[in-house]
Amino acid sequence: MTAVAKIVQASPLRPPGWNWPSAGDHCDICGDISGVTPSDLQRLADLAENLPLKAGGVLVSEGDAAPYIFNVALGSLRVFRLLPDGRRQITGFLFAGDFLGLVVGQTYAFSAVAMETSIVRRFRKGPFRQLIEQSRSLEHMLLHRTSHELVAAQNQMLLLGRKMAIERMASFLLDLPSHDPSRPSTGGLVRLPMKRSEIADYLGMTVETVSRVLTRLRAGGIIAMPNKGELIVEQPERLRRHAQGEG
Amino acid sequence: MTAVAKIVQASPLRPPGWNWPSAGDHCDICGDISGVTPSDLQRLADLAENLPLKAGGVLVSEGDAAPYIFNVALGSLRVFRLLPDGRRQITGFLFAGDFLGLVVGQTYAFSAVAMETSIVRRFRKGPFRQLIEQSRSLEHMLLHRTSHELVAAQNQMLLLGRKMAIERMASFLLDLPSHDPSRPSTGGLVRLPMKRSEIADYLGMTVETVSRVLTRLRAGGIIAMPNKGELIVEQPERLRRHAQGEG
DNA sequence: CGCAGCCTTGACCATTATCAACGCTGGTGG
DNA sequence: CCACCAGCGTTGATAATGGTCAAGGCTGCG
Repeated sequence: MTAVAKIVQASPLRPPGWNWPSAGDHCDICGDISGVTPSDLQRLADLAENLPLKAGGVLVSEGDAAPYIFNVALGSLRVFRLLPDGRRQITGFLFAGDFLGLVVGQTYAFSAVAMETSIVRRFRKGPFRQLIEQSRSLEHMLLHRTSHELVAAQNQMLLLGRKMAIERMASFLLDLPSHDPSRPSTGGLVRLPMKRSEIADYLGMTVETVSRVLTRLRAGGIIAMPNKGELIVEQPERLRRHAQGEG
Repeated sequence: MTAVAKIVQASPLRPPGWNWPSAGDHCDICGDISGVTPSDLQRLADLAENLPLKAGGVLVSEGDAAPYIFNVALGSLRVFRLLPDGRRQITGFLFAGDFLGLVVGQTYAFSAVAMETSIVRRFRKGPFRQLIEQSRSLEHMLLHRTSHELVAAQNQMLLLGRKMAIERMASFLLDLPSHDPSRPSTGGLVRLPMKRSEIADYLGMTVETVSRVLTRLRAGGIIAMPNKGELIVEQPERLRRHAQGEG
């Protein structure tokens, strides 16, 4: 067991089922060698510094100098950009295993804030870079992950540019579990660690519209909302049709 | 001079000023070694197969098997996704130097069509992958480019999710030249190889709105439209303010 | 010269934003 | 331990941005 895994196991909040990057799915470009080796994992772990964050805790702010690369160990964060007048677009939610700050540039082009109690591993770019130099598999993994993120981004552009409110919400509810490794997502249960305003700013809508759409979906028996922070997809097929604009 | 460069020089349509990936700007992650070596360039060139495309020529269709990776040598393409009912979101425009199809997956998640006479280099993934295995600098370059694309994607999410029509157009007109290497973009001149419907589908609007917004900008003396396919930014500062929602 | 595709403009309309009010809940302090 | 308050979520009424439908002009090509 690597030191990295130990860190996680030590956490009282999040026992099992954690997806470290080594979880290398098959990758077309990389072939099958994309799995990060245990020794790389070890070296990566040795480089890390752990940052605990409370809900609302700021990891980075747009415009900050960018000497770090981050990897979420536990919890969830929102990543967003702002317009001068305060309009906010959340460009993504980060869950355990996700990287942040890989992109080039002297300053971060975004802000990142914890949505719940979280732990983030921090790497100085210098040593991280050196490690990349030495490790073929690590760089593969990064390219792999960045590629996936790009596909997700294109998906989100389709959503923001062309989908109606209800279609956006449906797409969101279907996607969310696949990004959040903290629950096995059984029986259509979706964990919603974010508030309405965060969903709104992610989907390019207002809180009111988010609320109305959820009400409509609930009224239609497509979803149920047993309690705050959770939601159950009762009719996945109808939700899927909505997401594709066929509802 | 590499074989790749020769290919380009042979083209009557596009003599100089061409940005092959070796144009390695400084990269925070990669450090300074991100430049692709001449020998890598050579090997990449040897792998390439050239595809000429007419305006409207289809390079890939959403759902196609994805055995290739592409690199634009000349011209411009639109990359888009469709909803079942035909709604289209253009996720990006490609110009000389841009890569396509790097992302993982057995099938392409998008379509790509030439907007004007173009030449695209095609690589089989297998050999391309092998080359990546061997070349540190090449993989750096790919990670570098993908990272940049990701930043652009986040920018576009802000645009699609939170900007008004006029702000979208302003942002678009300011960005476009920086992606299109085919002209030095002197004196505010912007080349517009795409039609109104393509701009609309890129910005998440309708042709009518695109037209109206351009008319408004022209009426305000911010831009001029001397002839089809070209546009002049007369007041870059005001355009910039519009793009940031401060207009 | 004529037609097809593209662009522009106008009138009207719909989706969603805005403004407003109210209920719920969890945390804090009396 | 209870009461209050702030923040969050929901719902309703109204408004506005941008979409839809329609018509006409321009241009380039056969």
